Amino acid sequence: MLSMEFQLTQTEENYLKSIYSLEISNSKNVSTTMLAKKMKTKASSVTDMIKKLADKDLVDYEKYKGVSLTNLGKTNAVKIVRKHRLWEVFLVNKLDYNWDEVHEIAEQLEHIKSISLIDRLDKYLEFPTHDPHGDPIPDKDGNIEHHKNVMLSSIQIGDSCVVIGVKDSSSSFLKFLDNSNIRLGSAIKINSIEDFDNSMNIESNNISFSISNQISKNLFVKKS
Amino acid sequence: MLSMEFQLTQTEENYLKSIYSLEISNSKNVSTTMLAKKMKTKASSVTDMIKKLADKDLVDYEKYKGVSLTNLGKTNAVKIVRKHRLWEVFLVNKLDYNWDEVHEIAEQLEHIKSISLIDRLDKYLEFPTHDPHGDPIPDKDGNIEHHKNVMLSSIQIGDSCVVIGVKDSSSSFLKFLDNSNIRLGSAIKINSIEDFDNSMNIESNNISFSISNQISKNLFVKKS
DNA sequence: CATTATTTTTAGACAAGTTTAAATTTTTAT
DNA sequence: ATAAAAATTTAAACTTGTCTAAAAATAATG
Ligand SMILES: [Mn+2]
Ligand SMILES: [Mn+2]
Ligand SMILES: [Mn+2]
Ligand SMILES: [Mn+2]
Repeated sequence: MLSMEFQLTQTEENYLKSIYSLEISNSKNVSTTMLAKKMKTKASSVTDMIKKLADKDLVDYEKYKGVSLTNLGKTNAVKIVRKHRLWEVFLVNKLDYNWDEVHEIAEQLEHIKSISLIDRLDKYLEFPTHDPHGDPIPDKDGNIEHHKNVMLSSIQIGDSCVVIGVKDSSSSFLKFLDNSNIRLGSAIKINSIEDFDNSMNIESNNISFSISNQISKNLFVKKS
Repeated sequence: MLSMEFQLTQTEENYLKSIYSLEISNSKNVSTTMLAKKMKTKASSVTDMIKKLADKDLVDYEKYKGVSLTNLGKTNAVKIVRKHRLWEVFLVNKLDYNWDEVHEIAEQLEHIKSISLIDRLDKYLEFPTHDPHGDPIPDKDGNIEHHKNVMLSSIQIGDSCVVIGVKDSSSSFLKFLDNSNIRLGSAIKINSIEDFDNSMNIESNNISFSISNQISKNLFVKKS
């Protein structure tokens, strides 16, 4: 109703997106320090920005108690997530980028302002439901699938599953997966789990090999 | 050889692009006032920015004498022009935008920083030579075709020509052309020219009609 | 509970880009 | 050539987002 069509700066958008993702993984209020680490800035800068976001009714903020997104803030955060993920799909599907190369560029593209652009891109890409890392893409109205986030590390010995996403999207992790021939859709069977370090011996593409707990905790899977 | 890989801000890039286009249409040094009008800012702001660009060796500047791009400045300006025009091609050819809708969006997209992105886009678009408004697209190495810019207003009675570009890219002008069924590639024959106001009676698509001198001065053509 | 340790906020400062108002310089006109 | 007009630059101030250093509040430890 009172959709004041106010413009967000790139920085404000990045803060909202960070708060959004921290809220999802932490459930409780987002602390100044957590945000500072995520935004690679100082706690004092975060405090200043939080006040500004609170003034614009994008976050609820009480001194020393951290922040949480308001409905307005969440709506905006989801819009940016949608843009980010659709641009990633474009870069991988159309421009032949590898999935480990697109994050930085999408980080910039997500801030392009246009009422029509992202929906046209969505159509052009034939309405993809997930980005190259398996993350769900919010629809035009901001609806987003919340997958249960089953980690490979929680799968039992003898069970099989399919890789549906990565938690860590760092280039080094994705390149490791490339080298191990693990990609979205890959079937994995758990042969054994080492008591000492929780490393797993798995079978994928008819090849057996070991992966550390670090690895298995960053792969999202679906039992099959 | 001393390619100092220094980052330009969006604002600096926009200034360079404006200076570049003003240099082309004016030949002599670009004045503070001209730049201020083009950048929709104040002369005092321009003076400040000019000093910064001069410090970075992007422009030659002498107080009260205006600016001109250095080789370094021109190289950078052409890079931004290349990005702008390739993104415009993408928006029109792939996302089905009309040629009057793309300028604002390309104005933002031209600032995306990536070493590989624009060359991949170029390839994806199959190396277009001109943007949707008929402007030449600089190649990877910064080479750019300099068309002679023959205006329709300079064509003689009885002669025929083909529209190859527009000088004014404003939405209102482009929409007028759409309504008159004039587009890039349209053949035009000059039937007569009115002495009083230099309006032209032309024939296009087997239809005869009049256009003002304002219109004919903003259409680039090639004699046929 | 009292005392550290940690987190968070405040205060003051800085860089980028902008504005208005005043001072200079250049150009134009008489 | 002198005076008026126009263009340009300088000065001072404002905004956004950042930082460091110091103060205040909260959390952790004995
Ligand atoms: Mn971003
Ligand atoms: Mn992603
Ligand atoms: Mn621009
Ligand atoms: Mn164009």
